[in-house]
Amino acid sequence: MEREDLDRNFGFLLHDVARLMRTVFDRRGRELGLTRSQWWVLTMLYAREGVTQSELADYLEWEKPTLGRLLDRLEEKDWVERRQDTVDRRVKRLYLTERVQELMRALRNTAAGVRRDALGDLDDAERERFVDTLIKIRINLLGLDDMRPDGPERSLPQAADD
Amino acid sequence: MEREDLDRNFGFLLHDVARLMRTVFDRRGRELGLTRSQWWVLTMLYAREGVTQSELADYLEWEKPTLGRLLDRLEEKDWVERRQDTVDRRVKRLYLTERVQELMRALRNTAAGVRRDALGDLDDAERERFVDTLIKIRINLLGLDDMRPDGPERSLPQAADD
DNA sequence: TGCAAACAATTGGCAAGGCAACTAAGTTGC
DNA sequence: GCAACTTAGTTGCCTTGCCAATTGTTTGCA
Repeated sequence: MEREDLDRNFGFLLHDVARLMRTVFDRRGRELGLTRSQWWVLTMLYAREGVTQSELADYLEWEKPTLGRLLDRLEEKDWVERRQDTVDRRVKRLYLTERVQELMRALRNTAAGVRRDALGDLDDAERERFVDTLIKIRINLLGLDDMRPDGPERSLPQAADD
Repeated sequence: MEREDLDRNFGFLLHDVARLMRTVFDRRGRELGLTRSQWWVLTMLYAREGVTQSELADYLEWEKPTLGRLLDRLEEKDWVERRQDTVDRRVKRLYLTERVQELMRALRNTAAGVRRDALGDLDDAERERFVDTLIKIRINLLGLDDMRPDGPERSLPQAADD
């Protein structure tokens, strides 16, 4: 019935392209021993050392268990350190270890390569338009009631610290 | 260093928007008891009843175990039936059960709602451009050497059967 | 002071998705 | 006719991601 709707299905395409990107990235980055999500956390942390887990989860718009378990693995590999906050003993603050720097340089190259290959022959204008649209869609989705199980308060910290 | 690159990071945005879509869809579709991926498989199957698991996995560009385990769950819920092929006993052919029809109607509504909300105020032209770009990127990614662990042969069946 | 509500993080359970290794069934070649 | 290769599907093990529930800890209010 809606055949063309299937081949141009926005939801499927988005889902699938994200999956393909992740797969390509993971395959190329495999020898470096970390995944796309792990690398993203390290990148965030790079500019925000000392944040708490909850702050980082909020900023990433991730669930706390998702971040927590990912941090378990990063800590296991000695790339990240959790330090108990001195005043609030519930809080754990996050720090990068020394040995993570070189890794991140390598990962940046891999990421740039994947991005380049994915975008391929697109010209700058198309790429910019695409990113603009992605940002709009992301904002639409974050604004939906579905995305806030409870209170209002949906202000991104806006990376004020660098 | 590349701060603006982070906020407009193509890979992250794609990944994140796909995740948000999935989350919204899953939350809204929860009472119907199936996920986005399950719904997509049912939709594919709708027009192609009788395909084998491998054919479907190829068409979706999924790994066979990914599809296999998803089918386990669909079969458990009695929405899909695996029938042994009569001539090649390795092969299992896939069929929808009766009770799945109404479900799919409901899911189509949910999907359309999520799509509508995600796209929000985008005009038709922007939406079309966005989908065009997604398709190009998908083709770029599928064309990478990384995506074919072995042989060449990357021809989509093109849904010749309906 | 003292207890309830809020909050930080963790744990358990599930689905999707990837890879590697395996079993079973066909196919090919000698 | 049997060994060797290929193919279809499954199983094991891993990470991401979600939700719900739990454990500590802090705070606010009576």
